[in-house]
Amino acid sequence: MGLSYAEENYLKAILKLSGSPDGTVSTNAIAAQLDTSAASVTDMLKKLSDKELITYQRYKGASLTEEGQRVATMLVRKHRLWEVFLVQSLGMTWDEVHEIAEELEHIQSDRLIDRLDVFLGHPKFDPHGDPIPNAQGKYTLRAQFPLTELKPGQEGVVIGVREDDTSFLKHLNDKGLTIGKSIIILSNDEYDNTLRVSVDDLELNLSGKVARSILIKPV
Amino acid sequence: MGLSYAEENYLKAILKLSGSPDGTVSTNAIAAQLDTSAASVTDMLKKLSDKELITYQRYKGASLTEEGQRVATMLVRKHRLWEVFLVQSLGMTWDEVHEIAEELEHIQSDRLIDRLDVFLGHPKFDPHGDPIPNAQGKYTLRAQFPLTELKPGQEGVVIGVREDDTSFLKHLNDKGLTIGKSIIILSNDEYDNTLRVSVDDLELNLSGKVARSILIKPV
DNA sequence: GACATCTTTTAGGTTTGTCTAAAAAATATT
DNA sequence: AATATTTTTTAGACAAACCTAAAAGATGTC
Repeated sequence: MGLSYAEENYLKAILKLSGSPDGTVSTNAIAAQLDTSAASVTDMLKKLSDKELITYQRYKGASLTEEGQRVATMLVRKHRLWEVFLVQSLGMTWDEVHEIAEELEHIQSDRLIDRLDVFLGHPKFDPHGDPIPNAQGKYTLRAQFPLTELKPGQEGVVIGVREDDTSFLKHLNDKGLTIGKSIIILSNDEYDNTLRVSVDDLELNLSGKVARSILIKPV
Repeated sequence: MGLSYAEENYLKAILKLSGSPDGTVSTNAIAAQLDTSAASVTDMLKKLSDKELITYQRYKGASLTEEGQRVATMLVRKHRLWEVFLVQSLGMTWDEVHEIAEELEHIQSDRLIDRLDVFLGHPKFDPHGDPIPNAQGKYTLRAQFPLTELKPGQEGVVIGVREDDTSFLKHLNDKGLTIGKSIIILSNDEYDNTLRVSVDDLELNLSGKVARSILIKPV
């Protein structure tokens, strides 16, 4: 009945990589995502296919079945609820919670997750601004766009990020850029592709790469 | 550096079985505790010995080294802190938390455990009345004795149990016997070895076996 | 359409943790 | 002390999840 950590991680990777709901994902893409060899991926795809969690044909890539999608979405739900707990209850920072949640998401107990959800007050978004699926797998999207869309003089509030890379989040944290902070664009250097912005009355520079990964909503 | 779940479970089993601090534990005892074969235990004892977490000689049993004892004690700390969280914060009952904590105790992050300890207010005892080691591995014992020591007319308060078997805890729960409840001994049938007691103005019978596993302190 | 390249799979091997069956050591019995 | 019994270890195998190297299939280029 229960799946191994490895099986669960493959399902999560496939969900993450399949942009469209039933998009198929290549062996190499999964190998890159999980930092493993293509040969190992092929082995696992066969196993998940036998368990009817994915549909898979040799040389044709894989896609989640309905059941696989359900399992993967519940993993995302668990991951994000634990992240909220770590930040909101334990006072950890958003750059240090991802790896811990990566372990916590594998704890097996539906009842635990339901209680945690209640305890946290049914949060709809995690500390990175990503939506948390409910027990039925449904989640709310929200209007958000990258910081680079704003023009000089305009203002936005940080509601999330596009990556969960620890060093990236730590970088933002060090600059004082966290969820809820208000950012005003001062200038936009088209030539070297950097932004000068104001946060908490402090001015700082952001590279285009970083700015593109910061998600905001208009004020 | 990090240990596998299996290695950690062996260390915990050895700690649990070594009554005296440096008591040695037999291969069969560990096999019974972990519900595995003696051959598997022998394999693992060799590995843990190579890692200098236990001292082990063929046919002579095993005992924890100082480092092994430290690791095992921290696992107990993690297990019991998580149990407090599950009961106190999430409102779960003491009979359902053991198995979940058995998984949670393996999550790797000292910082997480320190924050959890702070969040819970540095609890000294878990929901079953067992002491929680602090970050240095020290813990407080407390005056406690089995319910069977009380004589008719005497009163005691439940502060723990001697087993963590789920069905046993569920049984107590169903009878309304939880931590903090006050029990008065009404009579003691020496012949068939049962007690008649009063809890919350309700009378009930307890077998000698059950009564021996309930730990109380005098009022 | 033939050749080169990239992707994916197969084949064979490793490690971890488990198992059963058989051998060896320790302990108990008479 | 010799024998029987129990405990523990060794030997050999297996499943899960991974690896490298080689083969097979798909794709791109001229």
